[in-house]
Amino acid sequence: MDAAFLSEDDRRTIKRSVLCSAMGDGDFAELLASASVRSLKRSEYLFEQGDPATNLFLIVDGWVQITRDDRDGSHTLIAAFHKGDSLAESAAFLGKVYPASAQAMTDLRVVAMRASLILDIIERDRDVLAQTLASIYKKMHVLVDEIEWLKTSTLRERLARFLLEQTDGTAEAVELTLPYSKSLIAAKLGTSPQQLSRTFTELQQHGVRVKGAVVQLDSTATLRSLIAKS
Amino acid sequence: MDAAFLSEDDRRTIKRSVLCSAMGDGDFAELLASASVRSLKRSEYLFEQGDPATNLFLIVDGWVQITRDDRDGSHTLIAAFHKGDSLAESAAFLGKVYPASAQAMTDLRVVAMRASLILDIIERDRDVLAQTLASIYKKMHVLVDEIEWLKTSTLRERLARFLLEQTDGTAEAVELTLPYSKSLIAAKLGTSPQQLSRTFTELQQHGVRVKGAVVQLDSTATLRSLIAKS
DNA sequence: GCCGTTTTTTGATCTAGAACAAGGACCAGC
DNA sequence: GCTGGTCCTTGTTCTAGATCAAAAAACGGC
Repeated sequence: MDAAFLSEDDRRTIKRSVLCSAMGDGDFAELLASASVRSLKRSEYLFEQGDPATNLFLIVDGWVQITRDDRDGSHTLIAAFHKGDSLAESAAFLGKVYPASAQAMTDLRVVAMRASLILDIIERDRDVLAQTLASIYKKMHVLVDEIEWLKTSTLRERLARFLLEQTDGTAEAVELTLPYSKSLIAAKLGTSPQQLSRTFTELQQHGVRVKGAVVQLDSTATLRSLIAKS
Repeated sequence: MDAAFLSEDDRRTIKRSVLCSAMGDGDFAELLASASVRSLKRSEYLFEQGDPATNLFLIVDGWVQITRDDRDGSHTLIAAFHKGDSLAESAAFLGKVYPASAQAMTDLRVVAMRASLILDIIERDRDVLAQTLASIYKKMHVLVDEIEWLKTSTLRERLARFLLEQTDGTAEAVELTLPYSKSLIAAKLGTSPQQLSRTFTELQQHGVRVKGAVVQLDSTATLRSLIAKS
């Protein structure tokens, strides 16, 4: 887990996050100055259940899985996060311990920010406070809409959407590497590995070629049209 | 829409809400002192799309539906809220206009709180700020879990849960009146009226008797056992 | 390269719920 | 009381996806 630097693009990702979007440029620079960038190899732990929580994290690139380690030694997958998501907010704001572990599922870059500094910045400017609260609530509504969509969408649609999320949305034909095993993707999409496999086969008709963990999308536009509804 | 007073129980409901749970007793008393209680009859509007948003609302009793009024005159149901939920947070914190309308689906009591006063209270005490942020994030995780549960549960489970939500969770046998039309309940549960009707029939085996909008639950424990999973 | 383990794919069957259709109940106005 | 509208229920058919089972790839260690 070594230090690294931030590209201009990374900064934009961070600035767009819920907690930073309300800050002015000065505040944001101050926050970044004291933040540290961490690079992790796949399967390293970012933090473990029970560690004291002083930092919260923002993912710049890669995937993180959150698991709860039960007393009986089994690990339960709680959630998976990627680029632009933040982690461990409530534990960090309260200064408690992390209630679950976070492990890199891919090579990973995150920014670690001191929760106390974020609180300082928010506290000293009423506009920042108002906008931060507003943007968290907005995020909440977006999340609800999103998951609501999951309820009514078919597996084909969900998979198409998942694949599109892995691209940066510009190119028409893309080759990408799946961020983690197909069984996990199945879990994330709320289905079984079998069903996922069938659905990949089905998507071949729409220009999706799969070879191991490498997926070729011939036409992102076609995929997008599979989703467009609501 | 006339003024009314708050019972001890109402106060508890409010205090447990996300935005108030972090406050000290003094702050909470101050907030309540300036808050107004509004009673609405079924189908009255609490606010309408486009009204300037200075207040946010906390439901003390009853149901509210949020609808977006499209330019073509149609109303789209966005969400439905009940006891303990708060409404219109982001619009109020930003001092914008309400982006949708809120209408009472039942006789309704809400508390209207000035967003600016809430900001004052949060701003002047760092602990309140930290705990408020933490509790909003916690709420977000709960919400996500809940909706995630919806994805994997059957309609029978969802309906059982919905019925239990209408009770106060104490008595074993209850008679309740459905808060709104069955078609709307169907929509809220993510299904069609037909399917809902069948499922009600199916639940007769588990001590649920339906007569119009009146439902008798013979055994809440039985219903609870239908849900218990995960 | 070979072997055991894990992951993925394919096959076949079964079920919840969607979709289409039509009958019945309730209500308001006349 | 009759009549037209709305809401609810019942009947039937059809499909996405779950589930059980097993073959086939991929992977890590030696």
